[in-house]
Parts: sequence; structure tokens; C-alpha cells
Amino acid sequence: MRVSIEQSNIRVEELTDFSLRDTLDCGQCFRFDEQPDGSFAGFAGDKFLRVWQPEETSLLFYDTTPKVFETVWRRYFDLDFDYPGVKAALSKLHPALCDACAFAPGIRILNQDPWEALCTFILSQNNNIKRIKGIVARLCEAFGEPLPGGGRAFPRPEALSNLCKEDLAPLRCGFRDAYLLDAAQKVSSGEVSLQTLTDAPLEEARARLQAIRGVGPKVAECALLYGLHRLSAFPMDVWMKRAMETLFPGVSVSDFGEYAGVAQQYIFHYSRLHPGLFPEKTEQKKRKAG
DNA sequence: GTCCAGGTTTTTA
DNA sequence: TAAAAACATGGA
Repeated sequence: MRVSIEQSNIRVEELTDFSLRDTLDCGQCFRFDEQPDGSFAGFAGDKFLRVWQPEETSLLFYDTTPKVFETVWRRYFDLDFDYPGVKAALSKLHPALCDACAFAPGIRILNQDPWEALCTFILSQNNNIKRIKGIVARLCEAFGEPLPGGGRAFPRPEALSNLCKEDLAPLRCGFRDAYLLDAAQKVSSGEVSLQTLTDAPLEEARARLQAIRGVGPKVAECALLYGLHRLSAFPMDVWMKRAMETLFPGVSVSDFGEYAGVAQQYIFHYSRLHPGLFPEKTEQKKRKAG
């Protein structure tokens, strides 16, 4: 990987195993959108970014200083992790996992802000990705700090902890409003310290997160994987349950090893884009059509 | 009108 | 203890 400055932009070249589209559109983050010109624009925490992948091996970070690239985006996109190595190891474990890795080999696990990941996945429950993005956008618009170049940061827990359900009504997030408020209160008060979960034992980290109302096993795993980069965390949603039953009969999560969470992301994306693999899913469609 | 969406909590048997 | 039902909202 080679990094250079180009006017007010940062150019990265000689990149492998990276797809901007697949990484930003595989259901792990909710504040980036593809632009008409093919670039992606959005926010991570309190930073705005427009970035383009003009060819397979390069990226262009618009209006980005070397310092911001090095301290924010290099880590956010996980550019220094050995994905070829991990995918090679995962691909040997099971033929279906090999297929999933090969289907979208450029997916990376983002290093998102822990609080933002926790909130967005609280909002994700029994919800669809399009609507989650809408709710998150309204949350930021209503309560996030305005940013110099326009747009708003993801609101800190302190900005939400003193609100009530009525204040959240404009979000139209339904029953999840109380969950969001409880999370804001417990995190801002220090009752749940997200920072310490980075290196707490995984079982302890799970238990601490699940002390928040509306945070069960699945949302906790999402916070751990996407917010705290605990790469063995394995969110088990409806798609992953289908995939485990249909594609991995007899396989348990622990069989995927210390990078189970990375495997999960490839399997999730592969499954979501191949709904026909799942008999149950196709039966639903048939009933609807007939 | 019915079903479903990157689930969790509450209620019921 | 385990299985249903309820929980808001909006698109298909």
C-alpha cells in the first residue's frame, strides 16, 4: 500500500482485497451513501468523508490531510490488517465459507465509534436497513453537533441522556426510543464504560452490554464486532440463522475460530445477495405471489 | 389487508 | 423453562 498527497486529497495505491462499495454497503454502517459519480459520502462519528475507488487497487480520500488520513481513515477502513491471510485460513475451513469469501473479497470490518455502533444496532432490531438509515439520519440531524463543512456529527450519549420519548418522536423509531434513552443514560453516567470493553473478556463485555435495555445477544455482538473490533464476535440475525442451517449444518460458531466475526460478515453479505439459497425464504415469496 | 425487516421484552401456558 | 405475542414504522 502506497500513500501520497495529491493537492488537497490523499491517494492510496497498490491496495489489495478492498472494495469500498462492498465494505460500506454490507450492513455494518448506516451513514454512507453512494453518490451519482460513484464516490461514497458520509460520516463516521464526527468526521465527514467523501472517498472514491477509481480502480480496484486505489482510493482517493477527498479534502483529507495526511494527519486525518493517518489518525482516522486508515484505522476506520482497517487498511493495515492481513485480510488475505485471514480469508485464506477461513476458506480452508468450509467450502461454503470459501464461496462467501470469494463472492465479495473486498469486504473489511470497519473500526466504528463504539457508541455509534451500539446505537445504530439498537435501532436495527426488527427493522430493515433502508429504514435504519433514515432513523439514524434524523437522529443526527436532530441532536448531533453541526460540523464546519456541513452535516452533523453522531450525537454523543450526553446529548441524548436527558431527553424523553417525546423528544425522540421525530425520529419515528417506534418502540426503540426507550432503548436508545437507556443506552444514553447508562453510557453517559459511566454505568456502562464502552472503552473498557475493548480488552475485557468477551463474556464479560457481552454481559455489560446486555445490561442495557433493548440490547440482547445479537445487538451486543454487533457493538463488539463493529464498534470495538472484537473480531471473534458473531452477530446471529435472521440471515445468519438461515445460513447456518442451510449452508453450515453441523458447524458451530466456535469452529470459525478467532476471526469468526470476519467470516460472519462474508457469510451475511453472501446470503443477503443470494436469497434463493434458502428454501424458507423462497416459500415466503411464492405464497405472496400466489 | 398482510407480511416482513441485521431482535428484545413481556406475557402466557 | 419455553414458546408466543407485543412492540412502532413503512415498504412490498
